[in-house]
Amino acid sequence: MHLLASRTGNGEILVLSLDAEGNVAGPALRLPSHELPGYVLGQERDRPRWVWEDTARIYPLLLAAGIRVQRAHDLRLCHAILRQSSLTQASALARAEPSRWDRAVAFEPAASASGVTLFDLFDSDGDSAAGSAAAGFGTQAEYRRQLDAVRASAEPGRLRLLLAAESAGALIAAEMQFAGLPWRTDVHDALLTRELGPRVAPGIRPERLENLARRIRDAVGEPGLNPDSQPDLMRALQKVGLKVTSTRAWELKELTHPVIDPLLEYKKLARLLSANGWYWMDTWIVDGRFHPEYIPGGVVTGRWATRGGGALQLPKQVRGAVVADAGWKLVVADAAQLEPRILAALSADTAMAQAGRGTDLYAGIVAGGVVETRDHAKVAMLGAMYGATRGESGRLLPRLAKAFPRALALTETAARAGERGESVTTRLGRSSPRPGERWLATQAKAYDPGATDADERRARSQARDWGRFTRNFIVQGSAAEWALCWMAEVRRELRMLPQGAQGASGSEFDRAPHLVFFLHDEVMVHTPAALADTVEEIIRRAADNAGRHLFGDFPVDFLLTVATVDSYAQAK
DNA sequence: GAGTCCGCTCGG
DNA sequence: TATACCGAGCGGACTC
Repeated sequence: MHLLASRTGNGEILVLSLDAEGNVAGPALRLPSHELPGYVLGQERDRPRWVWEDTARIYPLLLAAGIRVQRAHDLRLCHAILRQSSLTQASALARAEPSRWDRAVAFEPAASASGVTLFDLFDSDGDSAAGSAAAGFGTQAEYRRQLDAVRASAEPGRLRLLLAAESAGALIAAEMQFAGLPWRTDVHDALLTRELGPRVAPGIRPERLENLARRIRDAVGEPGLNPDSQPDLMRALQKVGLKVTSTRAWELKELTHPVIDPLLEYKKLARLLSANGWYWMDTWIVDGRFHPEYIPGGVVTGRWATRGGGALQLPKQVRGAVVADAGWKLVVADAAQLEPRILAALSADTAMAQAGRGTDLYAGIVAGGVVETRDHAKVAMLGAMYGATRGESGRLLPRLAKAFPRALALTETAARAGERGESVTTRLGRSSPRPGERWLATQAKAYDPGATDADERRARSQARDWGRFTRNFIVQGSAAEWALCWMAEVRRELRMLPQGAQGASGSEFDRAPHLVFFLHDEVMVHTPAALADTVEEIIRRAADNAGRHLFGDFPVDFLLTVATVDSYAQAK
């Protein structure tokens, strides 16, 4: 059963019951918006799939009302996929003129804080006036277009899985933001004080940072130097005879001079203060939880982006502040060498899959005699997936290509397609964007009779850049699909635990295991300690299932590193 | 003063 | 012992 919820012209929510083709299969229901949460809760027993315009706008208000839904279809996210996918290019959806479904939606964060009601967040579209979906841009019309596009595609099964996973991701994103990552400000504050010195007002250097700044100024003989000014620092270093081309830490590390040690230490601590210092803590930690905004589909490849608090870059330095509640545990799992395994499966390279069977894939490559050290195996693999040509990685590539011809052929083919300006497509059907007008113009110019050498060089270099992008796109994008399927399975199974059932007292997030963090190939579940073992099993089973969903019987392992810990710092 | 770009460092 | 892919976000410098 599919229930499509949209806004009517007269202040109500319209709920349509639809069949698998998107046709109306029951009487329409009109509800005042304040009655929607109760209605949704009542319907959840039948596990409907809610069809709505934008999970990120709607779901937070249901969550705030204590309601979780099991399944959804996010029309905005799914439209973006189908619009672009090479598998649906013949569909009416892909051929239509741009409409409101193609607009990037700038949704309001913290809607609940400003008295926004559910009604405001649903789309108003003409579906209510019978037949005036004639405009064709209503939610039901859009849903039917999406179903049609999938049904007529070459790979309906894969696309259905992708759309379901993307939509489940949107639910998870909203739930994780709502629940938050457990964060101990007292631990964080102690850590900052130990590293930087006692807390000071914003704009003032903490004691240890100020001491280091003084040592830097002394060492270069410039009492007024501001070590935060890159140009000034650069000049000062050159004045004392250091031939640097930048002030990056790795370049400074190579040098010997009294200024280097304090400068490297200064950079490390200045970064800690500016990125995750007290100001960050005050801004982002609310009632012991970090609530970053996750943005599913926010990266072209299908990875998630985030906004606020830098959730994609939580430094290892501060992970000690992520601590489970008393009586609870954190189960942290990451997929080991995910992208090479994805590449092996995508290309059906059985030799490469074999190298990772039951073991660290890089170690397996060494064991197979392809290269001498794990580091070499890793550098060579990354080079194959990212398109390295020079250096160590470039030198090792031929050996990799000899051992794993199918895998390397796949990345090469993807790169060549990109160089020609073509798009490439992931396992489940997400396609890369086409290069823009300027790219095409630059290529065209190189073929012009009057083209100069510089024109040709520019065109070649730009083509290779785009080739590296498409080369990486299919691997990174397919890995993102695997991770979405993995996480969706984890969520589904967690909710089937008795403690996950709705209706008991208190918020589900206060009594049952739930996802609290996700980062490309890593998930974290906050769970009552007694259930930690069960959660681990669920996470492992979900990884196996995700592999089967994407790659069927192809014999590739998706190995996990799983740790049940009190603090994130103890994982890995 | 607001907006934008650069350089840098963090994450995968 | 950098290089190649995808990001977020900061402080400073620069532009209008």
